[in-house]
Amino acid sequence: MKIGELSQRTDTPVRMLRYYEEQGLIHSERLPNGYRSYEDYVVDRVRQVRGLLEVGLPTRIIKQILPCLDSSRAIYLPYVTPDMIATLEHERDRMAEKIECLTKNHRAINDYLDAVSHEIRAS
DNA sequence: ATTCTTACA
DNA sequence: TGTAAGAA
Repeated sequence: MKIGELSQRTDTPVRMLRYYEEQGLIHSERLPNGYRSYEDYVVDRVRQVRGLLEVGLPTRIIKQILPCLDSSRAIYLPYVTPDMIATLEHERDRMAEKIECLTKNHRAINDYLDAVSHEIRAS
């Protein structure tokens, strides 16, 4: 598929798609006319990258740990280094903090909504 | 009509 | 990240 379709399927700006490629996060081939051509798996790849980005991971870290997260459950020995483990543990803990924060605010909003609905019912 | 590269208020 | 320009 070409960049336009990938953009639609991943709800990602074409600009960002080219940027991710520049950062080595996704791969593409070239058509005879110079247009980028993507394999289907790139769709999931982009979604995963965006997910990591949303949690706040910088592209350089993503590029570094993506091979370890790739759906294939095989363990990549070249990446099992002390610093790789440290990086993964650090990001994992950061995510846990994010989840805590989200859970807390989710409850707050939910409780407020409940209070409002009860108030409406009472009035 | 689509995509490409480069550059920047 | 968005957007513009000029070319393919």
